[in-house]
Amino acid sequence: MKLSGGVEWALHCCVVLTTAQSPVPVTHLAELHDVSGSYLAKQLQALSRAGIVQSVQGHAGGYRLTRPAAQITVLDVVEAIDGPGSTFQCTEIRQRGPLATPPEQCTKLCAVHRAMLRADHAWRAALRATTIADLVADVERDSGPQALPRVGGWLAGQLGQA
Amino acid sequence: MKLSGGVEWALHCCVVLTTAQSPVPVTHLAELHDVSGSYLAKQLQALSRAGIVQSVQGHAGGYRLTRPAAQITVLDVVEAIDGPGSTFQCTEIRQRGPLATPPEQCTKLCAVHRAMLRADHAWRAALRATTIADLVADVERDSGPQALPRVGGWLAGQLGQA
DNA sequence: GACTCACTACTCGGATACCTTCTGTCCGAGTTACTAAGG
DNA sequence: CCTTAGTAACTCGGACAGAAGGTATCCGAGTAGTGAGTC
Repeated sequence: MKLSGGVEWALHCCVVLTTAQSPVPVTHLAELHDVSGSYLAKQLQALSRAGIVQSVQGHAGGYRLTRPAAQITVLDVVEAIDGPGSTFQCTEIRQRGPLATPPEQCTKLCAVHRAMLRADHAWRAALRATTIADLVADVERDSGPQALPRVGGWLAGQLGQA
Repeated sequence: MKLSGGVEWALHCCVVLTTAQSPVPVTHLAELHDVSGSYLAKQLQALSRAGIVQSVQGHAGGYRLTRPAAQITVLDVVEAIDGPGSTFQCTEIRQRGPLATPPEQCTKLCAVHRAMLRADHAWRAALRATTIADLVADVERDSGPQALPRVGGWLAGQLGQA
């Protein structure tokens, strides 16, 4: 039950992308966060497939958010990176073995499955309750209102140098 | 973000163990559920280390619950099998790269970490809210009050044959 | 008949391979901006 | 001076190895019951 490390990278990238006015290439995001650019590209591609970011190809290309940060939930990002599948998959143990429950009696999900599903829903609800805009606001509260514009400026400067 | 399949087995075993009056060996639990005995043994050992079940060695040995089913939460079982670690581990990205936040400013957890932790706590709270006794009650409601005693009788019969 | 001892069968426990998934990397396809030549 | 074709650099995208954790298995250590032998 370990979440992919790419989720952390993707979330930070989404926060950073809110400060950019023009597309940001993966190389800059990787340098800013000091992580592997090749692997970060994989995560951005997943975000692109999920429709969270939009890729712009060619010179001066990169990634930009497709919609306002307030309309992107943390759950969107997690499911984009980690896949939409549930944390628990029931193998229908109750239908196996010498005392198997006959399939016609299995109209409802089994009790274990229901309990795990409740927890899964609680987890997803908590992730859905936070948006990228909330994270941006939190960062501003933590590091001061000038922190994120400073990042935006750095990204713009990198574009100028390139 | 996939939960180990052993969690499902362990939960079903805990439910079944509530019906047994004497220790149940792994081989019988495995045959009842039609799963690999060798691998199920690994899960039971984890439950034993966590203090959820108690092992009885030697002839007529096996596993039994150490406390009433109402005092064993689903979270206990999940953490016993899957480990107590959080689903998300923060690598402190904010302290890396050219615009790194200096460590002395990192008195609080970073915003991303806090959001993921909230979801983790919601998940755990949901798992903690359900006990093995609840699962037993659910199974009785689903499959009728005679289903679990029937399992207990089967286990006793297996002991007699052995 | 009761006790003792050795044996046997059965149990758990940890150490050992295999495989799927995650992590990390590379190179090719496609697009855009720039440059320079020509009208 | 404007247009236009060509070039070059930069970007994403998917295909390719390596590592880690989960899955499955096996064999050894230990214990309780059983039976025979002896007093």
